[in-house]
Amino acid sequence: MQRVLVLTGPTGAGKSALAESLAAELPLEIVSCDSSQVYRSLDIGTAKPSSAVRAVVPHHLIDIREPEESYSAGNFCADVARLLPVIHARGHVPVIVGGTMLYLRALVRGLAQLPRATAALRTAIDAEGAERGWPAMHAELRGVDPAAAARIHPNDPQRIQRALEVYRSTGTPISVLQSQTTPTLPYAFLRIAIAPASRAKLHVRIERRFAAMLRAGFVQEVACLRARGNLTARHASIRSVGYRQIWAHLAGECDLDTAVAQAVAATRQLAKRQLTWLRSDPDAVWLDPEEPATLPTVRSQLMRLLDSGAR
RNA sequence: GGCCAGGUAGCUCAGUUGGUAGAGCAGCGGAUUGAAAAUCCGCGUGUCGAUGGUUCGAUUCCGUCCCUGGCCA
Repeated sequence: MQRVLVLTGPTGAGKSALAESLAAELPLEIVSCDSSQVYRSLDIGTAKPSSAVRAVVPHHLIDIREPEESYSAGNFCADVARLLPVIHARGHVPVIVGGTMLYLRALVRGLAQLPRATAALRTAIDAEGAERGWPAMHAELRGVDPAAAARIHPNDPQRIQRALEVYRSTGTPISVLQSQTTPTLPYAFLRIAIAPASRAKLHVRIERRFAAMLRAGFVQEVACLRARGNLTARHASIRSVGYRQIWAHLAGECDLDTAVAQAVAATRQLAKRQLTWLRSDPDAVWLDPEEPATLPTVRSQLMRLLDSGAR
């Protein structure tokens, strides 16, 4: 089974910088694992690699959706399955880089054969939930799929909605379908978690990075997204960390200082959730971005993959 | 200098008719199967500004002092 390197870690840890310096020495192609960088026009706030970098190193799965469209873990797995053989055929080494942990888990453990989301059903269930209340929807779910209802909290509209959506469109409980999950891709993914030794250090990096985004014109970028006129605070793209808070400011809901403080806090919270995912991964190899040994360690891992790929 | 209002969790504040205190936010831990940068769950000991006094007992009442804001000189 072919092995593929994954560079992951919390937001702001320095994954992209590391990937960039590796690409200077090895024939890499980067496959982004990032649910926000898929959107065009979300550049500054997603810390998207610059066009200069992308002109030198091939990057995939960036700028593949309009901000009003949606993307999913299922889309991601299909895209990766399609890309990896192509990259290997070129004699290049694919490296998956990013911190969208659900996408990563879907890659590693596979996804169940579930129907994809349908806008019509979702709007219908949403309206129903708003009217009857989500605890009532949860009770309905308990009637048709007690196993799923036991796992899903009555206050979790997103998961209740998905479970009902799957049941209504297939007639089969989502818990039954999910129990049949097996890995689908014929690759072994070697996960390297890039994270600073202390949380405090990560918080400092996050704060500095957001300040740099503001200097680079982040507020203006969000203003442009608003000016398109076809986006709302409910779109997945606009719900992204930073965009959501600056959007609220531009909509007159709070002053800029408040929005900035909330955006930085939301980024810290995101990083914390990413670390929770990572801790639950028994196979992840942890490296500190500030350790001098980190770059050589990852480089030698990659060389090994290159050799085995070129045999 | 005088008068008034404050000083309680990292922040903003509530409260205790005297029995050592609790919300929101932040923070921390966890869950996570096609929206995941999403969505959700759990976690609250802090010289109640300092110091004397009254009291069985003071964060609460009284005195003095310190700090912050406002008004008056």
